[in-house]
Amino acid sequence: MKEQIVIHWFRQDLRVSDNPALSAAAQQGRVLPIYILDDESAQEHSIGAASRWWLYHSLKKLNHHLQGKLRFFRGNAEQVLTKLAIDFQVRNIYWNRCYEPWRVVRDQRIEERLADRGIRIETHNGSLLWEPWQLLKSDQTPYKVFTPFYRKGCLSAEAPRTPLPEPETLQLAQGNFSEVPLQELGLLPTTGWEKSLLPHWQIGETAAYDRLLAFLQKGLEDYKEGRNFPAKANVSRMSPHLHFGELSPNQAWHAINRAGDDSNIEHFLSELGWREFSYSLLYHNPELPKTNLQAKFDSFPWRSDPDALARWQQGQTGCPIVDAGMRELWQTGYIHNRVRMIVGSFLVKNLLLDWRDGLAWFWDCLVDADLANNSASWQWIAGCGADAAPFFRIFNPVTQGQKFDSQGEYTRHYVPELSKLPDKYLFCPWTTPKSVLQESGVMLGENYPELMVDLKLSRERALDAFKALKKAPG
DNA sequence: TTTTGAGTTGTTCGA
DNA sequence: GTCGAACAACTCAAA
Repeated sequence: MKEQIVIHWFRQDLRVSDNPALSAAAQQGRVLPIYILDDESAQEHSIGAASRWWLYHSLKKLNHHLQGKLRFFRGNAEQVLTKLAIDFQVRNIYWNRCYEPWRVVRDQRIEERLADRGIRIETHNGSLLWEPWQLLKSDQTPYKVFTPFYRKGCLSAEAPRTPLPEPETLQLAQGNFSEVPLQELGLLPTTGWEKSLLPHWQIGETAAYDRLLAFLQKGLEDYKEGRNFPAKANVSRMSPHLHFGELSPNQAWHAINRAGDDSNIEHFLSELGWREFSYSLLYHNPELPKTNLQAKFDSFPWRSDPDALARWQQGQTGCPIVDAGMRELWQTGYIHNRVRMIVGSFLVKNLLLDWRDGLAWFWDCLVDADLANNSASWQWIAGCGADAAPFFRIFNPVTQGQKFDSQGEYTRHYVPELSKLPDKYLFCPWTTPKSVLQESGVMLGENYPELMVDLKLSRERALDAFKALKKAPG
């Protein structure tokens, strides 16, 4: 019986420990570990450029961990699996469940088609602490507000599964499976842009666990406060690891939980709760990446202004903290959480551009681009989402900079042309006296842009647009 | 069915 | 400089 080949299909679970489907497969027979790059099924949600770069390195590490026996395929997953199953008389296929709507549809279909051929599919939960269909209100409908979702839904449900060890005996299948080499999946960009990402990240399962340990030692102690300051090292930076499943949320949850019971720990656990909430929203609202959760926003008068969008994307808005964030994104594939809110608020409220434009740019540039988190968060900042920020809550990027980057370390790092400006003026060069600008070597409109939109007026414009919305029928 | 209390992350203004 | 209130009502969750 041990001689039979079973397939473990790696997807968003690029790790060997705490991998429930892989552990189950290992008990069943010789495991053929595969990865399929299925852009055909993903269509408009196919993986963005920065994430592809991450994926390449993550797969490389995983393959190494599996003694080079991970097999790569490209194309329609149903066809790949069907062919493999026939060619090698595979009777059992294992995978950990995914929750993006296009994957749910695809996987369901694969399951049915393969069942018709007598092939057994076994799926496990390797990506979420709780299944989205289990966390329902007493009337059996999904939550729309975070706090009750987390308190009544998550915390009063069964505790998350404790992490599994690596499978004790993992026999890997050998043979010619007509796969393509990793290099030929076309994951790496050809422009050299990715070179700036490299120094900021350690990729793969081992690195992910190291990151968790480093956060436990250095970040957690002052997490609740420190997480707001982009120059501090209090955020976990685990998001890309969690997205690709190099680390499971269970491993994070239990490691953090073991660290004690203070408010920093509670706060971090609730952030994992937000991840669950985003997945629940996406699972129960498959249109979340495209459609306003609050239908009244469907008539919102977003502006169309490609030049303004380009300036935001390039970090050339003339608003220092915004430009710092957008350049951090471009250079590192990541933005600190608070700065994500600042740049998001600026795009949606000050520039009055569609949140979907922001979402698309983030999707391409973030190494942690995640359909659930990205969609839910953009809808939140735009005010059209679940439990969203009230419309009058518009971030003032000057105040935010002064408050959360008061020494200017973060902003000066990413906007070096302003590095000599005194703290007092760093976040508002447009109000800086000419003499100070001159001493600091700043020439507005020449080596740093003029502010592209008046903050006060654009704030009022946004408030008016939101007010008008309420009066609109429907 | 009705009622009640509550709701991630802010800003501005005036005392 | 600091502090509290106003901002605007609405939807959600649960009793």
